[in-house]
Amino acid sequence: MVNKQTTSEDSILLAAKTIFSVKGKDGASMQEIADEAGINKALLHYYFRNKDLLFEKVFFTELQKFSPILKNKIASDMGLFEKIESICETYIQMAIDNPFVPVFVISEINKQPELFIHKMFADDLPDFPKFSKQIEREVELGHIKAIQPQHLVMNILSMCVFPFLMKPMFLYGMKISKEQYHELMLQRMQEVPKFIIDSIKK
Amino acid sequence: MVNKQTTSEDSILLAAKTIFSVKGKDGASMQEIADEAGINKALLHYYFRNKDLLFEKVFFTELQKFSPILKNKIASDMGLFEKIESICETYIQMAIDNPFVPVFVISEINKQPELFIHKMFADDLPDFPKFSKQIEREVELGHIKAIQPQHLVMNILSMCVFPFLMKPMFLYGMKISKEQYHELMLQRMQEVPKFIIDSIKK
DNA sequence: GTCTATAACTCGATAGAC
DNA sequence: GTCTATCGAGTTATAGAC
Repeated sequence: MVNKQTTSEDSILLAAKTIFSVKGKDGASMQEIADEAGINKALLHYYFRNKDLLFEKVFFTELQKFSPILKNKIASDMGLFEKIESICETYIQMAIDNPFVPVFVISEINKQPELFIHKMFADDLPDFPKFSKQIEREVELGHIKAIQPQHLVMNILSMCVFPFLMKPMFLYGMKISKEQYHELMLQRMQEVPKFIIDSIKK
Repeated sequence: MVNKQTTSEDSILLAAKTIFSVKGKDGASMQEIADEAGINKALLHYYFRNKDLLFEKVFFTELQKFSPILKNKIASDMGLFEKIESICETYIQMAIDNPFVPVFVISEINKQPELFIHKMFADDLPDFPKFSKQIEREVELGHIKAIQPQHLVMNILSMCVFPFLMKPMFLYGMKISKEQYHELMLQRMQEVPKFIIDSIKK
């Protein structure tokens, strides 16, 4: 039997995700989360013991869904252009579905790098060296223009993720609505790989 | 007479900049900052009255140095390619000189967007519509490939700033030293505009 | 499992001596 | 200007009834 009702535990996790994503771990209070979840503060401790554990539960379970998908894409045997398209699509779709994750990752990674990386990937890092080798090979074969793999990788990730980090700024600076912004992000699933491939192809 | 000695006020500002940049406003404590500055907690309040004012002092004085420079670049009458080169160089140099600023901006902008933007630019926003018009004109004239200005602007900012946000991740993922990383960032002052121009030129 | 009540604690802020 | 000592608000966390 699957229980379709929302349990207290579920509403806590959802509420915590919402509050943490807006205010960050330090900015959020347990009281707020309890209110948002429509339950009592003491229940938070009953289910998750303390704030740190609640935070980790919410955050890393979300992240660990992504990590294997991405790892597979990066290490796959796809051709370079196809792989770039696939990586961009995955990253952008993830960010659309979980707009809070990028901000989370950036702030946490700059506080406790080793701890964060360890918890996110659980010692199972994406195989960037393999991807780098693939890029170098394409350059040597003369299929694409000369570029250092590090720069290409940075460029790919940057254009996929950064617009989500700067969303409030872009909304304000470009004078567009949230709907128009969302539309732009959908476009970027095609636009970003196109922009990259236009740059490196001969 | 110029006083070459480091005053308490100076050491507080430096310490605050360091601590705030790593832990954020909420994560940092006044005690930590006092310790880092080698002075007493009460002195922080003597000089800056409270935590919010200290934070604003450190952060916005730093930011307001940049804002007019950037504004001028974006609204200038330079040709498009030249302007892109100039914007990238400015952004990347800023980030190299103040590696803590990007992380700051991202976390604060996602907490209190309107307040932040207002304090950063003091109602004197960069003229993005003008820059957008310039891009549209170049497309119409057939000088560059068709691209929406919003995407091009996002791409420029992304590739300049994002690598600084992900520094700890890149260091770990690419297995490089801090010196090598710094070298990569210096390269990007040429590499990023080159990458962009390669993509949009016909 | 869920609640109320409260203990224990952290941290920003102030008072007051020097 | 600088310090020690301490207050008081806000928050995490627990005890204990139901």
